[in-house]
Amino acid sequence: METPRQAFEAFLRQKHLKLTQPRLSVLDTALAARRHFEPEELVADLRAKAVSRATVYRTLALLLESGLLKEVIETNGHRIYEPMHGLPHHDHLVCLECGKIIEFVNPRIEALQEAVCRRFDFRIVSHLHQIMGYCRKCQRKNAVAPRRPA
Amino acid sequence: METPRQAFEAFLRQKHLKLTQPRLSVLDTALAARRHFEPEELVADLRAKAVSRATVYRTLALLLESGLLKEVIETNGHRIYEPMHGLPHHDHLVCLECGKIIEFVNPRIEALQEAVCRRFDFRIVSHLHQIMGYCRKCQRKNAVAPRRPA
DNA sequence: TTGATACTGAGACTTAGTCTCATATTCAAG
DNA sequence: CTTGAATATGAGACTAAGTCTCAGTATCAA
Repeated sequence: METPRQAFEAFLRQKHLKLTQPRLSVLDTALAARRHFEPEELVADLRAKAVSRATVYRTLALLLESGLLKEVIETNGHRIYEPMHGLPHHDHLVCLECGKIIEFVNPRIEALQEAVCRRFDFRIVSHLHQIMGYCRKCQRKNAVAPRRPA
Repeated sequence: METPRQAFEAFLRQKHLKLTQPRLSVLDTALAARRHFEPEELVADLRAKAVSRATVYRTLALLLESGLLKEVIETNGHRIYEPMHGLPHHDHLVCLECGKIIEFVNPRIEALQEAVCRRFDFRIVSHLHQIMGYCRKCQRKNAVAPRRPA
């Protein structure tokens, strides 16, 4: 099976782009990163390897375009990405208090979604399905120590 | 039935906040706006009425909190809001080419979503469900004049 | 009417991201 | 190997969207 690195090489070659050291650093770091990350975290991680902010963002765009990475959440002006390798398609629950992200898979939702697109003659490229609320732990916390009244 | 203005007044009173002229201007403009808008459009519209950017954003937060407005889409770092009055809950298809927004209602998706939350013991507050792709018109346009090869 | 409380605009500040440009790397052809 | 045209790079200027501060102003309950 094709490794992410091989896939990236193929993608670059096919677009007549070059396989450079900074690009490889971004690839490695992005795929090794904790499962969900924001661009600026990547920028911070890569400063150690002397990769500039500009290059991180430029490479991020390539990884997105090549399908190795996916933007999965966007809240409050923050974009969150995750590597595509391995896991089946899924969506996310986002805890508004602790930021925890829970992944869930639901083929029936996907199927209904596709039916909607067919109905509108809409060619789907991607989708963002995120549910915001409070995870079990934070619900409990709030029950014990509710925000004190103004 | 309660008008948006009455709802807003009640909301403010209950929080010991004041009903001011700038706030009313923001309310009116936000509700009268084209169905979907970005904060900066509101800022521009309200400059004529001498309402500052800071006040627009501050009031936007209140309108969101009071439920009169809802954030419905977030793409590319742009937040899009819409007034809540009138329409039943719905989600959105967003055309990546022309920016067109199509609304769709699908109770079965909503039901499945709630089931997911129950399974994870997650207290849902809101959700963002947007499908990105190409609308009928833009698909046709691209078929006629495809992007020329590099 | 009044004064405590809350609100306001101006503009400084922040954060995330993009752009430019002079210099450095890559890689296909020789 | 070399080489050189094409592409990539880092530094840092720039932008856009939003937040914050603060001195002066408006609101509203008593």
